[in-house]
Amino acid sequence: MVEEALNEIRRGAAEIITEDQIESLVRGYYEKGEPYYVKAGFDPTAPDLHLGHTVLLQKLATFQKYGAIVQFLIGDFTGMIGDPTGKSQTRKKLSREEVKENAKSYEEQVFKILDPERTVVVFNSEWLGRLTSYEMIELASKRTVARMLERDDFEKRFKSGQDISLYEFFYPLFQGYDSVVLKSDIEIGGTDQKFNLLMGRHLQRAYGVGKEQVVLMMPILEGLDGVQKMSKSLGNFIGVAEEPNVMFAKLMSISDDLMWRYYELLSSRPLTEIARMKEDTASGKLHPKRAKEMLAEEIVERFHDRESALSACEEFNKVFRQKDIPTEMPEYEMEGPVWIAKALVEAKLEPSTSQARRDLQAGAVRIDRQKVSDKDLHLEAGEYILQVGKKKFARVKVK
RNA sequence: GGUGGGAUACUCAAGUGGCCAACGAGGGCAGACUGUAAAUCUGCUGGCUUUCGCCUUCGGAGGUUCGAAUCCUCCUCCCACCA
Repeated sequence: MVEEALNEIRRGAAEIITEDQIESLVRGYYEKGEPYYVKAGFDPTAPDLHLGHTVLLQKLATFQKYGAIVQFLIGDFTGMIGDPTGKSQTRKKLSREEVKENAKSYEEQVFKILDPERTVVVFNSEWLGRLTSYEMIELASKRTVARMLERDDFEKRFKSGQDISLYEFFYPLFQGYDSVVLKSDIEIGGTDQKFNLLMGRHLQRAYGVGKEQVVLMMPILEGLDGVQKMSKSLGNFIGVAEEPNVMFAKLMSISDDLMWRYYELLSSRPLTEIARMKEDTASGKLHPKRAKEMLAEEIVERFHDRESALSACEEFNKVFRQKDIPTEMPEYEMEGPVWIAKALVEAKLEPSTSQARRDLQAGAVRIDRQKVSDKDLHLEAGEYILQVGKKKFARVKVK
């Protein structure tokens, strides 16, 4: 029983420090019914969850299955500082109301995966907002500048002459301090969080909490491009609240290599089954496209339902394989006669007439499936289906 | 506090008075090929009711000049060394 739990907990993890500790926590639960606490921090500014977040959430759900209480930490205080992992940009301050609203929207999305009965939602402004300057200095005294500069990100920026704000040093300190206050037994995060996660271990020791949290790191899920991490700002994400058809199409657009990565981190199929599928595609028994469809169906079903997953698959094949027109598309009305470039902008298919002009030149624009290259074309009254590239469609009524 | 270096489009990075809407690379978009893949090849990559034209852009504000990303002044920010 304990062995099975450990296997599931280990699945997909990039690194665990240390596994022995997890074993004794899980054992404690099975033998004495003692729960333990698993912490994970989330940014209050981005309540639109994407698949990258769900890698972590599913791991949390696994822990819940094996006795853990999840400390779902909303970093409303640290969020104001801004995580130095990215570019240093000042974040706008969120009001209490905004934070509350974002938290609510988190809960709606998160409890599709997590068990609400075994989850505590906490805000770190509760304790970080009350630190006195004396306490902050005490916190700062627990770590040296040299150790801070060990963080990969800081080191690179320091050496290459990029700026590092002094306050950025506080981010890992605060994140670690959260673990001191919450007395977490385990903290999970992405591999890019290693430094911050280990800080929790260090500070728990420095403050004499009586335990040192286990650190479990999940690999970062690559975005649709297969290279950079999935993130909203890079635009290479699949949101959990996205339409079934959109979600399906996005999943189908990933490369075959990336597909196996997604299988490992997102699918709930057993690892052995995935290995067999991989073999079958290599030997030609299973077409890679079919394997990808199965993945897309599973994911869409998780956030919507079986029926929309299947119809999304059908729609996808209709539009892209048979090059047919989607059953649904946005509709616009406009006054005629209207210049084609202008019409494309009004139908939100193009950001500017200059861009529209370029795409016309490139032969990317179609009206009723017919390629258009006349840049001066005007649409007279009637109904048209406008298309730019393979993915963007709109139905336009010209009066 | 002192001395020196730096800030260019989504990112990196050329450009040191007109040939600059600004070289090049990455990224992005589109076309061909496909399995809507990936890889590869090709084109495009500030905006404008229309483009052999006009407008806005090179940290910010002024100035010199027929003309400034380029020169001058002040300001803001960053980096290095010294203190």
